Amino acid sequence: MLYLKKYFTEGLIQFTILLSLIGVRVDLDTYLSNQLPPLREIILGPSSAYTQTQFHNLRNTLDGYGIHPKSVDLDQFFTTRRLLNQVRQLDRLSVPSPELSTWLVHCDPETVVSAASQSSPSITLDNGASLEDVNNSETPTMRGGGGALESTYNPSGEDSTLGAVAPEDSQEQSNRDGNDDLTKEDIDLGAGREVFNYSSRQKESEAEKPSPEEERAEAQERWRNGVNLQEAQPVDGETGESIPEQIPGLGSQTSLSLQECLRLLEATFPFGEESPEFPAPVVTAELAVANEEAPSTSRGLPLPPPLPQLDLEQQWQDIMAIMELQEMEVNNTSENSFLSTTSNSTNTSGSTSESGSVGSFGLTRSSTLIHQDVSLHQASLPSCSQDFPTLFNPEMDATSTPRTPLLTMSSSNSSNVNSTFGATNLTGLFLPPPLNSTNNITCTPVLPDPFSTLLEESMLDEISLLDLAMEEGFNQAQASQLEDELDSDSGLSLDSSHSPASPSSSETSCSSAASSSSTNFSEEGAVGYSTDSESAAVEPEEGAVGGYQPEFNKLCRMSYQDPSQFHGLPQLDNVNHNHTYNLPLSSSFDEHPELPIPTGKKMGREKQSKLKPQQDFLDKQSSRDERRARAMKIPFSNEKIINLPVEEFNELLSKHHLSEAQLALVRDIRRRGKNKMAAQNCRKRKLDTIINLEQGVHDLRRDKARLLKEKMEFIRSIRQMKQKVQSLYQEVFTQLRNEEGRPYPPSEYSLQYSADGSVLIMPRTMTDQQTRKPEKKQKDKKK
DNA sequence: TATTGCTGTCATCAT
DNA sequence: AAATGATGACAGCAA
Repeated sequence: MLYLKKYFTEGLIQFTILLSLIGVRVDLDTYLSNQLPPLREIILGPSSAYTQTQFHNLRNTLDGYGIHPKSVDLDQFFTTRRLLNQVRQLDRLSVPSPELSTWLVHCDPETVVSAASQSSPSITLDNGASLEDVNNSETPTMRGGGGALESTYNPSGEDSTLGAVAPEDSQEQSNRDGNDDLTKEDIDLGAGREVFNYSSRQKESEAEKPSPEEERAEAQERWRNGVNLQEAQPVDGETGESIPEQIPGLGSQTSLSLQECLRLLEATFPFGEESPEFPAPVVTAELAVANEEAPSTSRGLPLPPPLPQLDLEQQWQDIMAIMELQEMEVNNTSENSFLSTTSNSTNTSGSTSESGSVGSFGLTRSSTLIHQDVSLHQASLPSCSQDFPTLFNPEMDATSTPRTPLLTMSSSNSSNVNSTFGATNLTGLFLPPPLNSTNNITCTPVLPDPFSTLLEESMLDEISLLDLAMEEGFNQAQASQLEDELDSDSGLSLDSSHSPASPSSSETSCSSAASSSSTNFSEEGAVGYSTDSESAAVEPEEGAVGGYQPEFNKLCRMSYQDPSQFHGLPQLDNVNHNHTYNLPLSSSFDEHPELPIPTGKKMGREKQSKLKPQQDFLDKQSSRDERRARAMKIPFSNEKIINLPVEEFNELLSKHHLSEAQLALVRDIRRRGKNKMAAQNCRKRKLDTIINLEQGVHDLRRDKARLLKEKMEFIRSIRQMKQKVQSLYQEVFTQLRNEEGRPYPPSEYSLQYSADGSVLIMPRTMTDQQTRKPEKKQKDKKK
């Protein structure tokens, strides 16, 4: 008794309440036996985290130790889930809020008392009644695992299943699995709406207070009978299996479990009146309401038909789709850890989800679901809260009420719950897969919430992006304009269209011009040095001589002229052969390498060579060096002087005995000629460089505009996602109710998401503290 | 007539 | 060291 009392004092009552709510049956005998299943620690890891909260301790003892570690059947999980679903459905049916409202179990004496008084009965009931009978009856189904679970999964049949669940056989099986421990806890955590069933409670309270064992037996019977009676659920009296189809409502089982729990608790140790430790149970207004209404709900209110569930499912799926959750892995892990045997995906998912429902509420399904789950979980202990990391802090102000215990909305670890919930769970979106299945425990650990982190990061990113955009003064319109602006934006104003030497035009023209110029040049040279044949090839325009075409000339000049080209040209060789350069005029003509027209000049020169006026004209057209060369009577053309390779040039000089002045002039001509070409090339390069730079700037601006557009799109999408998350958060939070049926003040509470998919409602003050611990605890648990 | 662009030339540096 | 290329600066020329 002392041991039990100790646990109870620690919050067993609270825990039991939760269990009763969930419909989980606690085997007192096993509990008393204090047998610790190895699996528990293995799976759950060191109980430190759990032990921290009395609630957990109680729970642990009940589930893992007191009861066969595996006593908790998968069915229970499923039943839990079903119950939750039913509750949700009820909620959707506009069931009065009090019933749905969450119950906060405090370690504080007052709170505990109230909670204990309310819940304790149910616990006893569950433990005693359901355990054995149900176990026996249900065992076969349980082994089936999936099958049993499924049957339980049915909303209608849930109640029966609940009662039936937790059969000893099932426990054994669960022991085999080893995962059941977790499931038990999950179940424990999960609170069923049945808890609120007032009638059941009253009955329970009225019930005798026999020894725990007696209580159990009674509870079992009662459970069977009571279930049948109250719920009118078709339950196999002996097996305790519920016939889903026949069972109309959830509440029956729940009520039973509550009653039994109450009885058991009372029998175990009279709290309230008798025991000073346990003050008389205080029923909150909500509770009272719930009690009154509960019967109607459980009995009177028809459980939502499968369709509603479908609706819920649909909603959930919608949410899922929206959120694009990818937590399946997490759920799977949790499921695997908890439920070693997964009959089939369907069964597992459904069953697990239910089982986990106790402590956790499924955000995944719908906001409604969440709400109810939350209510169930409110009974979390502060200690647990410590474990929880502050996962998610909504926009609400961080004004925390220290005294208020942490409200855990965490979904129980049950694999099913996790699977369903987790998958759908908001956290799933942001949360990475849970580190380990053990985390699933309600109070569990708490991994740093990636969700919150993600949100924060996303927010920060968005902010930064927005800031960036703002800094850049960029908006989409501007972005779109950027590209347009790009063309006009070049500071260089080297617009190709405008610039005479536009890259394309200049290039092509230059290249062509280059070739042409070279050709021309050779021709010129030919002209200068050869009298004809080659020149004849070019159409001569005498007028051309005077008809200097600056543009063309310019183009030619702009072209790169590689002297080597000239040198290599066979034409030049031929030209070289013509030594007509003696003629001053010819030289003068030859001196115009740049002029394309020179060919015309040639022809003109030949024909008009004897016309002085034209010679003067030609002299005018010739360059200074040409004139100088003519004046100095240089025997060869400037072209040769300039373009011949050094060796040939030297050879040429050597052939001709030139005076010093002539040599100097020739060298100057060569130097200036080369420098001229170099200057041309240089200028062209400059121009090309500028053009390339301009193009680069254009491209960069275009890229920038594109990137900015993309950025804006991303920002928009991020904003939308944030809004969705916020709306979901708000929806969930607003639906939460404390024991008084009042919504939690956003300034004082916030929802926290844990890695295992559970959602807790925590005082804001605790958030910071808890956030620091999670890693530690996880490590501990893993150990 | 002043401005502007083109071109040639010079000076200089680098190769 | 000479030859040559590159380039800035300057000047002349033409529009």
